[in-house]
Amino acid sequence: MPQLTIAKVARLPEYYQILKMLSKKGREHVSSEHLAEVLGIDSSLVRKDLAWAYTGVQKVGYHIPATVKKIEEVLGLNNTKDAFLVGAGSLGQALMGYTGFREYGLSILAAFDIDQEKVGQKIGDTKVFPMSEFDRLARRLNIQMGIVAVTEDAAQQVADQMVEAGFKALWNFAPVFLKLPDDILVRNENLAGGFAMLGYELERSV
Amino acid sequence: MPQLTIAKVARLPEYYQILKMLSKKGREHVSSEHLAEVLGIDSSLVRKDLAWAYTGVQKVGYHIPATVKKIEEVLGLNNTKDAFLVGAGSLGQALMGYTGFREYGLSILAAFDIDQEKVGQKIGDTKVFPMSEFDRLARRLNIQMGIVAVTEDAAQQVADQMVEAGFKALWNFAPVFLKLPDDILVRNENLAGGFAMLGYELERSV
DNA sequence: TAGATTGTTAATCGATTAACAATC
DNA sequence: TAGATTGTTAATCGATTAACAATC
Repeated sequence: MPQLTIAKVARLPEYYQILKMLSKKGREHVSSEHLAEVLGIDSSLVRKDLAWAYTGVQKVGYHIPATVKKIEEVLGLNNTKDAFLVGAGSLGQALMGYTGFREYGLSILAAFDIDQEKVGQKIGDTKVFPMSEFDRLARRLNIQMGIVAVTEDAAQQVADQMVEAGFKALWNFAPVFLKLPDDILVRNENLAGGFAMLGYELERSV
Repeated sequence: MPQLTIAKVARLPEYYQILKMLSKKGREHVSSEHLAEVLGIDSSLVRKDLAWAYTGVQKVGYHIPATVKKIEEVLGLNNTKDAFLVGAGSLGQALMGYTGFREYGLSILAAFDIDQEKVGQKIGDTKVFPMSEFDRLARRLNIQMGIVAVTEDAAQQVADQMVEAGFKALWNFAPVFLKLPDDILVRNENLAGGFAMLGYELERSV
């Protein structure tokens, strides 16, 4: 009985991306060999990763629409998750304007900023509210996910406010390790650090 | 003889971030136990990760300034890496405006866009040039790193142009798997996918 | 000195790869 | 049918954890 492990789940968004792409091109099936090549991994690994879905057909490959659907189910990409974003600077605006989130079930319902000039602006479908409204709206809408897009100095305070308002998962773009209760999930998006890795590999490869 | 593995190197930027933070607070030393707690990993693992640096002192912990310096050396954070960015939309602008890259040795030397309205703008220290200038400038400055911050449709074409101009490493923010020669390094920043993982964990945890 | 903390060895765990029978 | 491709078992590999001697 094939099962999902953490390592597998982490690769599902990547398969999803490729499958959607192939789907757009009108492809109906894809082999583990092909997926493996695009991702630079072994085809056995692909088969193990996708075995739980039971969408593979011998001699033909994986049925793309069925596999897409299965991944959407297991990752919960259909039930839209509403999030609040704090910090409507350029990064916050980039996130608000990014249409790709919709495909992954994320909707940024509202943004917040202390800067009065930013309040009232609308980027994409998202409106910027004054920070003073944060707590009231978060509680009323029972929001669970928060996006921290403020500066380093403000991040911890914003995170505390989110926890206070009942948030359960935080997506942190500030270059800080937030101190939070153990039951709060955090994903740190350390862009600069990720870049540093690329630079490291570049130097090694020469 | 302690050595660096890929897994270790991937965690170095995280240690770096914490060490810099502690350094700012005036701390001189830190124990593996403390670092482990912040990162949510085992203290043995921290000791293994940092053993190659030989900056640990029994009974006292790791000497912060020395460890910071060692990490900077091995990740090449001192020798600044110049990069060109293509796509001066909100994401591109966010990256240009982000001051945190400097700390990791990344300098976005110039940005490029086909949109005439964006050309000439300056975000942070980075100026936006017309795409027609890309090839000439890239070759003249011998740029090796490119940041792809354009839309899905344009990404492959931009990547091809970068490879053509002699780029060796690409940081791709477009939700596409680029087809590139094997010797070109790519780092895909799949933000939406990363978010999906957080949503997955949130659902499991309830 | 006694206690704390490192570096390292050995044990465990989990993830990846290899191989192949099943089968469409 | 023959060939291609899956799902799965066994083998390998690498990373994490446990344990502890060394020592400041």
